[in-house]
Amino acid sequence: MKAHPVTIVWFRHDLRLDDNPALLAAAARGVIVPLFIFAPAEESPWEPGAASRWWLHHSLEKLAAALEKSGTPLLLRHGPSLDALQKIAQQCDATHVVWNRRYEPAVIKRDTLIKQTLLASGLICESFNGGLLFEPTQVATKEGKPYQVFTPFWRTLLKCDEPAEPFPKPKTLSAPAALAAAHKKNPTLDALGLLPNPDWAGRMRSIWRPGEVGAAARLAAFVQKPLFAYGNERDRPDREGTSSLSPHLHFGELSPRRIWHAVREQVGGKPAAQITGDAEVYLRELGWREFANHLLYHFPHTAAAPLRADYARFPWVNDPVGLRAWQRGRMGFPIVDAGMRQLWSLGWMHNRVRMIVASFLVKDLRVSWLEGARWFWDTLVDADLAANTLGWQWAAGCGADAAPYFRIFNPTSQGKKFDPHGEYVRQWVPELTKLSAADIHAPAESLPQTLAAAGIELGQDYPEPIVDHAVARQRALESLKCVSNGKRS
DNA sequence: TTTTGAGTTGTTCGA
DNA sequence: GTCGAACAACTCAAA
Repeated sequence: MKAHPVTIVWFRHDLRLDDNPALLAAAARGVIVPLFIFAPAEESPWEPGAASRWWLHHSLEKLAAALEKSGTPLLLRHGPSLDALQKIAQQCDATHVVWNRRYEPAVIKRDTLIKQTLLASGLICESFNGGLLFEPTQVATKEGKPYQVFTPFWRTLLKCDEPAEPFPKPKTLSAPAALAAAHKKNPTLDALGLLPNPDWAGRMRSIWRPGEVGAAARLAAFVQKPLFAYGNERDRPDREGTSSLSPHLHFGELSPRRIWHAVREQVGGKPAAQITGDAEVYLRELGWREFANHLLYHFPHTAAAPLRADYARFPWVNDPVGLRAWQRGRMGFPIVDAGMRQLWSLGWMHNRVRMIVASFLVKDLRVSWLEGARWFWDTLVDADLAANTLGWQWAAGCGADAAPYFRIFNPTSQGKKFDPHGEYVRQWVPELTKLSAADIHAPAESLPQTLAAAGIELGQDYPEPIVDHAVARQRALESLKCVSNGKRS
């Protein structure tokens, strides 16, 4: 090895300085060359969507500023990743390359190849776990197999040692002389073309604060108060009862270990297995994130195909008009339309409403879950392949749980139950503002004079329901019967 | 190997 | 209005 080690820190979905094992290892060894490579084609067919790219732009901006301040400016390059890594290694005379692992099938494949090639060329490569509480292989059944049901997965996870304590930020960072010259060759951030044109991100800017500082602030605010009412409030789309940490987690602006231990500390530092109530409900959500990654890792085909193979027989309907209306929030079911419009506007949708709109697309319209997954992928700032796949397959009933097939959400009763005053609907479907809480979730069932008084002509100001839910429900049950009948024959 | 208990998030119907 | 039962059958995980 050369006398002075120079380590390339390849940033990916770990856009932070705090609790960053790859960065810390590099800094401990000597000088570092921080690098981000934009190579969307390498993640095909799940290249980052429009909302994700918007987030990524701002997150990179923040990371670059933080690194600049530390005297180690961030290098920015276009893919292919291997070419960029080799070139930078040569220019900066690097001896090591480090990164924190990602677990999407296409990325694993790419990283494996890159690692082999770099090793063969004499570079030392090290990868770290910076994105999960445990590696996807660490939690396994007694037979050593992957879990396919959440609850036993979670019990086993809790029996493991606590996830490692988060690492601090490196105290100091220093760069090799060659970094300055390489940095001069950076394209501008704008040149990556991540920002939308025309600019539709106005509402997103108003509520999100991408970057490590924004993530830490959001976590601090969450564990201060909403955490202690999480169990019930998380189901209320009209309130701010969720953590809203998902986009920060996806881009690694915040580590799950940092969240885990912040929650534990907030309830007195007990072992996680002894935590009950609201904090436990929230920790379970981190457990679901782990489970989603566990599943995608062990069943990599599920991003595109159902985990339960018999569902390949489900008679999905090709309905571009219905799909389009769903995407635009014009279904005539207020809670569904509100959710879809919130998504379009903020790049985010409340979790309870995600389940409702997903059930509606998949069960009422019988449009394939993959169409829904693709739309979410493009529009969510927190679009995450593992979570998106799990969520959609769960909604479609073809995923990793044997939930009863007859679980079909009723959009009207869900609306009444979880948005009891209609405030969520009023916020996102302003044409219904004047309807009372009693009428707002089912305008088509309201009396003509009620609608008239609210200034609504159905079909004109607000759509007629696209389906009769009771009929659509029966149709879905029939179609689902095909799946199990087909199996028996 | 076989058996057994259990499985995120629901809806509808009828007493 | 409230409450419990029915809605099927299957797969998973562990004993």
